[in-house]
Amino acid sequence: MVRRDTRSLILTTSLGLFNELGEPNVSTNHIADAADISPGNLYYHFRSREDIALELFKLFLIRMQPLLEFEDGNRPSAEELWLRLHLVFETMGQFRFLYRNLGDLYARIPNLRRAFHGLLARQRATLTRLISGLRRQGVMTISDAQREVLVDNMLLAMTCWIPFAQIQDHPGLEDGTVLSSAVSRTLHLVIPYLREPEASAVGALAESYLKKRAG
Amino acid sequence: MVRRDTRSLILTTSLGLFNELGEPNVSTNHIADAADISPGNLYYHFRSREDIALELFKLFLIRMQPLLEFEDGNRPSAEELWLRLHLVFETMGQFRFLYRNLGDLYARIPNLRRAFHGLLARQRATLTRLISGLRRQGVMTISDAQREVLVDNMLLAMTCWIPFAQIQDHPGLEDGTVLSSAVSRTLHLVIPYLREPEASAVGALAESYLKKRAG
DNA sequence: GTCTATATCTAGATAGAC
DNA sequence: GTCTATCTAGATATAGAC
Repeated sequence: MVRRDTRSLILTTSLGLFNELGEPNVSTNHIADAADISPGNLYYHFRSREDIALELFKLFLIRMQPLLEFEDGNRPSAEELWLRLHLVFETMGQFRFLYRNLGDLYARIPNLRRAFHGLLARQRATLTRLISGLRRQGVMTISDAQREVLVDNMLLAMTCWIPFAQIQDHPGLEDGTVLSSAVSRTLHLVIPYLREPEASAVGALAESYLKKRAG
Repeated sequence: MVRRDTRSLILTTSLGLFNELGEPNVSTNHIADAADISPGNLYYHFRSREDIALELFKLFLIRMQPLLEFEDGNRPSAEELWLRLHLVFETMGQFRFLYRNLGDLYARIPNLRRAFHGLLARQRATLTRLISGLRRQGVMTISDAQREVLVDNMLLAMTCWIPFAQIQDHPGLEDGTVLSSAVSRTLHLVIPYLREPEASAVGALAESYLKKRAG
């Protein structure tokens, strides 16, 4: 999203302001001001503020798409799992305005709601396939019912880590440890169901990851 | 919160609208209209809309307070744990506007943010004491580091189940199963660290609870 | 305590000149 | 494509009569 044309400029400026202040607290005048263009010009490029939010969501989807794909056959290592999760969380952080207001943003903009709903469904499917795969390979001991709840809890941890962090005095997410602990927290949901030595491996990975980031 | 005076009427009306539509989407005119009073009258009783939100939070705290206390000595049964959690979630549901907008509501109203922050700290302390107690009694096998992460994940599940449910097409929480599955989800976080027969007991409890609610 | 009337402000959005 | 000017709607909040 380099500044090629005015349209891109509006998008990047909006993303920055939305992330920083929350989408509902950013007016079109505010965006135009920050982008050094006139309000009228903004409305030449976008029908409404919702339109901007929708366009940003499309960009978010494009970045997330490849992170949700994986071949069913191969057996991911602990490191690969961690890396994937880290990239997912990082991308979410870059578009964190989408996660700040889970309750209201999607009540206000039905199109955005539908799109987000679809993303959630894809994430759930990916997680379910991942867990099932690990179980099939004998790395994991878990019943079908337990798997449902585990996936649910992972999805919750992935969807809500941003507001959860903001509430606890990490408003900006500038600190890398916030992201680290969110990833670690999510990994820890899986550990109890892993067989040894995988359980210890993932546990050690999460721990070293936290330390490296903190130091 | 019976309708005694106009002040209470404003509070109950506001709570209903805030829960239904989200606090940022409800204007003072809207409240006055729904309460069948004039906008001027509303401002006679409250300085601002934020003032109303703060007052509602106080009422919420009064209901939550007793649910966060427990004697350190006694050993809670699985049923007691479940009941307590259920009551906590039910109370949150009654004031769910406080949880819809975790990101923005507390960025906009600093006083509310501080108050909510305090509540979270108390909840964290209570959970930590609970887990430590269970470990001391030999019911639970868990390291200090694991306990930290577990408490973190439980707090996340308790704080974010409402927006998480709303996103998945449960906008109103009218359906009791939403609350049930949130409670069950949270309980399942604890199960892997419980000794037998407690683990199976809590697992069976969660399952039967879900079924009873669904049927 | 309660109402009506109103002041003030800001936001979203459009029209028309350049 | 971009700007200036402007319209409209809705929100917070206050003043003053009853």
